[in-house]
Amino acid sequence: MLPSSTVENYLKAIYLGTSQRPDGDRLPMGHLAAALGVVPGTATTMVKALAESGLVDYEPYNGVRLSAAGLTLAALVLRRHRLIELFLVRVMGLGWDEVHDEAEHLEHVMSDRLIARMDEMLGFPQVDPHGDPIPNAAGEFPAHESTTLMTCDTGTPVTVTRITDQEAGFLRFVQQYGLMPGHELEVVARDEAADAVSLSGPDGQRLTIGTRAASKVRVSASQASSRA
Amino acid sequence: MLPSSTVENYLKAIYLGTSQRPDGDRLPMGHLAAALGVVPGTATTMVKALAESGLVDYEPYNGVRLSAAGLTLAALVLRRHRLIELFLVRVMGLGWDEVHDEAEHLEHVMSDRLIARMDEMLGFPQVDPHGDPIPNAAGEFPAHESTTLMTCDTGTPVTVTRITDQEAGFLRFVQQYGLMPGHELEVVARDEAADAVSLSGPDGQRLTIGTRAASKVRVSASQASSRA
DNA sequence: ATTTTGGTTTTGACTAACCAAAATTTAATG
DNA sequence: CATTAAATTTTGGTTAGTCAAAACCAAAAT
Ligand SMILES: [Mn+2]
Ligand SMILES: [Mn+2]
Ligand SMILES: [Mn+2]
Ligand SMILES: [Mn+2]
Repeated sequence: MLPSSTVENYLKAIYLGTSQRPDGDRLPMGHLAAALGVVPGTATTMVKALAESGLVDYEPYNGVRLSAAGLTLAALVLRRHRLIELFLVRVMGLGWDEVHDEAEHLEHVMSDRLIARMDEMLGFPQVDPHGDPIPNAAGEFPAHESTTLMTCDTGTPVTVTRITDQEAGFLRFVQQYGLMPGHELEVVARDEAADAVSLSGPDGQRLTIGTRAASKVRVSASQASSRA
Repeated sequence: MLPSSTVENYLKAIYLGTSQRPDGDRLPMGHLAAALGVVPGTATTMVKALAESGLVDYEPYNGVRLSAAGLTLAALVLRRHRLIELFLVRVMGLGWDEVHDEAEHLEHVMSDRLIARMDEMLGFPQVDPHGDPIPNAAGEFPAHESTTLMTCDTGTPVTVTRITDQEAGFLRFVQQYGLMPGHELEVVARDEAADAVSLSGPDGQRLTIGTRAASKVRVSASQASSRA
């Protein structure tokens, strides 16, 4: 039988949780529970059930990670989520800061037909409004490598590829200062002590943000396109 | 707290069930249960809970009908359902025979914002693809009076306003023979014994259908528009 | 090597929604 | 009026998902 929305939410949270920690590392129950807004005991019980059905690899007191089957399912949920977000922005004209919550619900009820139609209408896009990659219909993730404003080279132009925090307030901040995907900028300096990163936009505009925020902005080396 | 999708489905089924039976009459539990695909005992238990929260008026062994509060909620679900159907047909290009099932799920998870946006994109429509009237955002039904092919005058032109059966096979039949909302036709004769109704389209084409089918096609007197 | 501590697992209990089958009521039939 | 039939309600039991709080484990700190 097909997975409930609860199961889908768990798998997605496990994927997102494990992806932002040292490779191969399992996600602790506490983190998973917090991400899902349930108490730890609930997460433990649920994860044991998921392990029983072969969707996750669970080691008591150590954490959980997705099995191959679980990863495919998570990818398909993420695919739906991200296509929906893009559809809401591009076709329905919603703001990129308000589509995440809508997609959180819609992702569980859209039929394959509908998702395929949206994909088609959008021209088979590779990324969603936040730059998050869209898995294909087979549940495979596209290759994607990039660094953050914390780790990229300083003094060389980079292009924003992705914002890894869906919180509306942060997204509005990003939009206001022109740090959205596609925009070009440069890291001028990083100040360990001040916990800050200084940036300059293509128009020479200066901006200093905290390291917490900086690590949520992913970038890649700009193509030597315009300035030959 | 906001109603679960189960509650929304019950209210909608009670509305639709009572609407197609003698006025003021309550809907028997058996009918409700059948419409929802549950056993009668389940419907009884649920309806008692709904009565407890003031959404329905329930009389044991006699049936159930909506309270004013329940009617408003049902109308809002119907509004979402019908706007979604129209959106799927007009914006996403799905067939009118495949949108009902999609809407059945989507109606429970679309936010007011999204519904309002769809309403706007569609130009604040009055009816859905099947001619079913769309309640307003306050949960009020628009006035609508019409008869069916079983009860309308014979020998005078009528316009199809509504198809009151969402079943895909029937909708395709209707489409194939040009009986969709907006089309003009005329009842030539009704044959009690043969259980049949003869129609002629505007192009003079003849067609005979059963009374069961005929009563699912609602019509109203054609405006004396074209042929002055 | 103990003790503390923070995270994890268990236990017991709850709610929403459902079914199967027994008990009951109403309505129809003889 | 008594009997049967049909529909409805009750009763007892299930599953998914959750929380509160007690019990437990493992790693760190004394
Ligand atoms: Mn979700
Ligand atoms: Mn996104
Ligand atoms: Mn529904
Ligand atoms: Mn409809």
